[in-house]
Amino acid sequence: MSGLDAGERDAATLEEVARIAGVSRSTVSRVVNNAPGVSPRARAAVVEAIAATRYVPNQVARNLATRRTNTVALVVSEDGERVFGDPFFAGVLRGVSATLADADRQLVLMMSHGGDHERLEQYLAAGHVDGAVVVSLHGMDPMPQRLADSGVAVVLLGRPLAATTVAHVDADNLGGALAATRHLAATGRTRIGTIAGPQDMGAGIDRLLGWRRAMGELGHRTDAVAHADFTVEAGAAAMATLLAGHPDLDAVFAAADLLAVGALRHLTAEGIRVPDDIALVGFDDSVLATTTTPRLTTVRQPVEELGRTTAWRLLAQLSGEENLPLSMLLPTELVVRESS
Amino acid sequence: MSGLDAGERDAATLEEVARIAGVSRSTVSRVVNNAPGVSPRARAAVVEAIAATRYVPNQVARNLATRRTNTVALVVSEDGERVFGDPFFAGVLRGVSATLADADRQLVLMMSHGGDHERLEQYLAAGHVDGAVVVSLHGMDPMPQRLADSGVAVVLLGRPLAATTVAHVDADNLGGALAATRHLAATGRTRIGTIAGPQDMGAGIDRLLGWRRAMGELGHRTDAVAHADFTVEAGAAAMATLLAGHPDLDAVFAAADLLAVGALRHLTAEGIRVPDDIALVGFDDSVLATTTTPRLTTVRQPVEELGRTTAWRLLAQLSGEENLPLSMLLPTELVVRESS
DNA sequence: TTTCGATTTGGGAGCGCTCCCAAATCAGCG
DNA sequence: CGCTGATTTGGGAGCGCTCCCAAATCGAAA
Repeated sequence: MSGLDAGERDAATLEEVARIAGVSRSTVSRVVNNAPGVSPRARAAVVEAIAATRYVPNQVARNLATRRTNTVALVVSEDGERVFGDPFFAGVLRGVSATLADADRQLVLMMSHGGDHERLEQYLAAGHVDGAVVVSLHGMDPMPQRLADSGVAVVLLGRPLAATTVAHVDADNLGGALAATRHLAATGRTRIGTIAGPQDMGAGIDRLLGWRRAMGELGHRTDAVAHADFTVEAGAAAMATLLAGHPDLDAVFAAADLLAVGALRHLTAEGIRVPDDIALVGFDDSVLATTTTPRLTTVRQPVEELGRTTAWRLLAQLSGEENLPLSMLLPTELVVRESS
Repeated sequence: MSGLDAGERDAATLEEVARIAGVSRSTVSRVVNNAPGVSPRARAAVVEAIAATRYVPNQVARNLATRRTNTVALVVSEDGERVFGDPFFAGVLRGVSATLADADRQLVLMMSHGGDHERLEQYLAAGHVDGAVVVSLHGMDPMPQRLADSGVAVVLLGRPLAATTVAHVDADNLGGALAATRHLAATGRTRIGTIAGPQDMGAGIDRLLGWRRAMGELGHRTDAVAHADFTVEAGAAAMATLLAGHPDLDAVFAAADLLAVGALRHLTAEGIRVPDDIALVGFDDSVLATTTTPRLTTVRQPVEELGRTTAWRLLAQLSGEENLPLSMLLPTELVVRESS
C-alpha cells in the first residue's frame, strides 16, 4: 500500500546495481552473464552490489532483448485426465525434463484439452518459448506445422499422420508388433487375434500393421481384430468382442499393456486361463506388466529414452545444427514373462 | 538462410501493421486490445492490416511493458513419478486449469524434483508468471514465502507447516478423520488402528490428529499407529506392522485410499476378511475406492473443488482484492461403502 | 617519455509493446 | 461563422535488458 515497503516489492534493476557498485550498466551485465573482460576489482564490486540488492535479472526484459527465452514446452495433446492415468507420459516427462535440465532450460508442461488448442497456439507463437516437444498427436492435427510456420521449433514424439516438415522421434512400433506376433507363433499358437489401439495415432496404426504383416508371413488370416482406445475398460470390452467372434482364439496381441490388463481381467472373469488357454502379449512394458498375475509378456519401448531423444533433437535444432535427421526410430524389444 | 523467406519467419510488429494501415502505433494497439476511442474507419483499416500481415502481438514485449504476464504456474513440489501416479493431482490440475481457463490465463505446470528447486524459484521470481499455486508442500519448505517476498503472488493448496503470510486452501482433513473414526466406533468397533500418512505434510498430520482426537473422545488407547508414505506398497507394509503389534485389531483408518488399498491387499493375502474381521476406511474417495473388493468406505475430499478454489483465491489476489481470507477450509464427507 | 596494442569501461540504440499527454479533428450550438 | 467540449489520433517516454562501438585506461616495448 504505502511506499514504505516498496523496496521489498520492486525488484532491483541492472541500473540500480550499477549505481551502487559504481560502475556502468554494461559492466554489471557482463558480470551477470559472466562474460569476459571485467577487471577483478569491478567484478567484486558488482558481486557485492548484487548481493546487497538481492538482484535477480528480469527474464522478460532479457527475453525481449535477446529474442529467446530458454524455455521449452512439452505439449501433450490430451486432457489432464488421460495424461495422469498413463505411465507412458510419466516416462516421457522424465526423459524430457532430464535432458532439458542438463541443458539448463526451463520446462513448461501444457496440455490442450480440445478447446484450448487456440490459446495454446497463441501462447507458443507469441514468443513465450523457444521450442516445443509435442506428444500424443491425434489424427491430422495441423497444430505442429502451424507452430513451426510461426517460428517455434517443434519436434514430435510419435510419428505424425499428416505429411509435414516437422521432425519426429518414435519407437519401432511396427518391429515390436512383428516380434510379439512371431513370438506367439513360435510358441505354437496359431489362432492369434489382436486388440488394436486407436487408429488416429501412429502407434495404434503401426502396431496393428506389424501384427498384420507377421500374420501374413505366417499365412494366417487377419480377421481377429478388435479396436479399443488405450484404457483398461476398452481392453476388457475388446477382449469380449474378440472372443465372441473367434471362440477358438489361442493367443492375443494387445497394442498396449493397459489393453492387455483389461483383456486379462476379462479372461480371468470368464475362467479362461492365461497362458494355458490363451497366450497374451502386451506393449509398453510399463509397471503394470509386472503386477498382474500372470506377469505380462510385452514389448518394451524405451519410454524415457524417447523423451530424452526428442528433447535432444529439439535442443540441437535450437542451437542451429544442420543436417539433423528428420525422423529417428528407437528400437523396441520383446520381454517374455509368464503370460505367453 | 536467404532473406527471401524472412517475411515468413520474422513476425510483424505493431509498427509495421500501423504503417500498412496508415495509422499510428497507438491506434493499432487500441484495436488489438480493443480499447475504446477508435473510429470505425481506422478500426477497419487496422483489422485488415492485421489479417494481411498475420500479426500476432509479441507477448514478451507486452509483458515487459505491462509488468504482467497473464500466466499462472501450478507448482507441484514433488517429482513427476509421484505426480503422475496419484489421482489427487489429476483432480487438482483439472480444477485449477478450469478456473484459469475461464479467466483466460495460461497455465504452466512445473514440478521441482528436489534439486531443481533453485531453478524453479529463479524462473518464477524472474517475472515469468504473475502468480503460483503451490501444492504438496513438504516440511518447512521456505519456497512459498521466498516467492511471495520476491513479488510473486502465491497461494498454497494444503496447509503449510511453517508459519507464513502466504494464504492457503485446504480440505478439512481433521474433520474427515474424526468422522471416519467415529463411524468405525459407531458400528461397534473398539480396537481401531490407523495407518498414518507422511508427517511432514499437513494432510498427514491432520488426519492422524483427527484419529487421535476421536480415539480420545471414545476413551480408547492411541498406540495402534503405523506410518507410511502415500503409496500402495507402504500401505501393505504398514498393515503388516500394525497387525504384528496389535493382533486384536478390528478396524483400521488409513489416511489415504492408496494406503487402504495396500492394507486391503495385505489383509486379503493373510486371509483376514474385510469388513468381517477388520473394518477399513480410507481417505480421498479416489477412483480406487470403488474398484476394490469390497469397495472402500472412505472420506471424500473435494479434490477438483480444492483446485478451483485455490486458483480463484490466487486470481482474486492478483486482481488486487482486499481483505481476502488467509485460509479456506473445504468440507470433507464420509462415504460409507462395503469395507466397514 | 612516447607509442601502440590490448584490456576494460561506458553509453547509445534497440527489442516490441503500453501508457500518457498533447495535438488535431469533429460536432453542436449560439 | 466562431467557440467550446468531446472524440480521435499521434508520438514520446519507458519497461529492463543486451549488443555494439567508441572512449578511456593500462602496460610494455622502443
